Amino acid sequence: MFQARQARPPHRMPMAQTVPSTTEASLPSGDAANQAAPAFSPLYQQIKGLILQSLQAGEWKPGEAIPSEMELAARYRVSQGTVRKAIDDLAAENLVVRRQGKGTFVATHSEQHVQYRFLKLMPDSGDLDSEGPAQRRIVECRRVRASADVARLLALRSGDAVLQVRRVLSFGGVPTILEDLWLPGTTFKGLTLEQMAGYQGPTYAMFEVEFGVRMVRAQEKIRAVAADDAQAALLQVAAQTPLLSVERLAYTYKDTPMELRRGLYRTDTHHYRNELN
Amino acid sequence: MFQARQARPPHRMPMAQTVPSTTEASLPSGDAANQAAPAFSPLYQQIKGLILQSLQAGEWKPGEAIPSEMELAARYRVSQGTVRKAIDDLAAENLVVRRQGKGTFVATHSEQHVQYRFLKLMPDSGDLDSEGPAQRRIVECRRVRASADVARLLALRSGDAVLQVRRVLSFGGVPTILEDLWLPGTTFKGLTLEQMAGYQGPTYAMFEVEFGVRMVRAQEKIRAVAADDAQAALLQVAAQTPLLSVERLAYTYKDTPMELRRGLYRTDTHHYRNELN
DNA sequence: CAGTGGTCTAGACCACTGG
DNA sequence: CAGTGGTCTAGACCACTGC
Repeated sequence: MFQARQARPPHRMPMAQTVPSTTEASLPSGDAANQAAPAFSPLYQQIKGLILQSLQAGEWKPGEAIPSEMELAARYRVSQGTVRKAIDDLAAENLVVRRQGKGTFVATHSEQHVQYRFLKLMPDSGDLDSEGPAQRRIVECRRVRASADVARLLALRSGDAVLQVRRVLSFGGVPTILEDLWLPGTTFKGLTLEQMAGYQGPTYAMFEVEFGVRMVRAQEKIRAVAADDAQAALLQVAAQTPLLSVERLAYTYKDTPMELRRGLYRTDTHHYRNELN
Repeated sequence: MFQARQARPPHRMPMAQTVPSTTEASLPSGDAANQAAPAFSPLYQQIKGLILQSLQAGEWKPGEAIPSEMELAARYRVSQGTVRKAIDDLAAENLVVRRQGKGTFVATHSEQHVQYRFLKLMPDSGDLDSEGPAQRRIVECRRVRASADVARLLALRSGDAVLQVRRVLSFGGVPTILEDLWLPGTTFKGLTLEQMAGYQGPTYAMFEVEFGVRMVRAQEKIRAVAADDAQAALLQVAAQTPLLSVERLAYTYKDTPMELRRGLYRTDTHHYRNELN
């Protein structure tokens, strides 16, 4: 049992979170002059940060259950309600999934009822499921040196090793997406074309299993572009066909960028769907 | 969504308090005759529904404060915590805004720190604020009969009166968005070109003030298209330039569609930004 | 049946806002 | 200063899951 916090006095706690050694804390003595440091956060946010650390450290694997609320409350010496609020936050960010009667589970890109969590392309009629799984054709997979642009976005240095993958995704036999992926070479060392092609299920699920990399959020920049000859050939459309250019930067924990992706989407039979709230 | 489990003794409602000030509490007598809605849902969701009704009925106007949590708890005869959870939900859906020390306010498209809540187009460098407000040029504003497509999306009948507005939005003097709007003729009766052009601030804010219509959420379908001659002229680009086609259906309360909008975005200096979680 | 997350309550105190 | 939302606790009970 690892202890990350000391016994909790009934008054506000500063931001310091480690310091496990001492077990007894000051009793509800008069709160001293603690106004000097304005940096403190609610207890439940500190707990959230601690759980986040464990997630990031891989203490619980994707798909596994994390300890129950009661256990976590005991570990952190807080009430169940405080742990609950921390987990509520994590669940709202899709980092964990709550299942009543069963437990709270580390989110995963596998076995998710929505198979492609980050793919917003939908057929104009029906949904993605109606088309069955996408067919993948890996056009190439090679080790290159990061260009200035790629390096900047992936927080690398120009010239660092990067894995570049080009592939075509087809739905119902129709090539629909042409994608280029750039992955940090050190983290994805050993990634092969066969791995990219052979894995059943979402690519991000493969990343979890093979490389321990969990994509947590992403940001997309979307533009309309005209297909050049090479792109048109791969997507089997006429040159100059308008295509959706989707540049995605995907992040793991701690806002670390881990994948750059540039997709070209055909939008004659599909569309990019977005919900605004 | 309001479906609850069955095959269990209907002993919901631990304290049998279903009612605000106006209605009588009916105990589960078992006959479905006077049960319009089953309503087996947690108390806080029922409270949320009641608050939603008041919002929809206009009991509190956009920008105004709703009663404090204590007041609402008293009104609905529940604890403050239950009201809090209901309001948490509403705040998560951007229907209300909480401000510590001040109160909870009905969300509005005016005076929002993000001026254009639904507009995801961003300049490639900087943000929307750096460009100042958009310049609006209303190309036309006329009363037409709804086509089959428009009628279907707006839940009207073909041939119903619809207001159609075409306009061009420019940023820094550069025409960037060409938009067509379709609005139900009955709700927006009296809408004039001058109103569309003259109002300072977001169009949705004008809808709130002038027509009591509050857009709550929206759904967009995005495609890449080529500009035809007329569109190219209005956007001052070459014909066949790839443009982002953004079809938006905006909803008020109760998932009622209230506006259809089709925008053509230039993406040479701007991009559509989307955050994925 | 025990264990889990989900709901609800009551009360305390904290942080922020404004008169 | 009073009033607001925000945090935290403790305990009770409910609904769901699986053994």
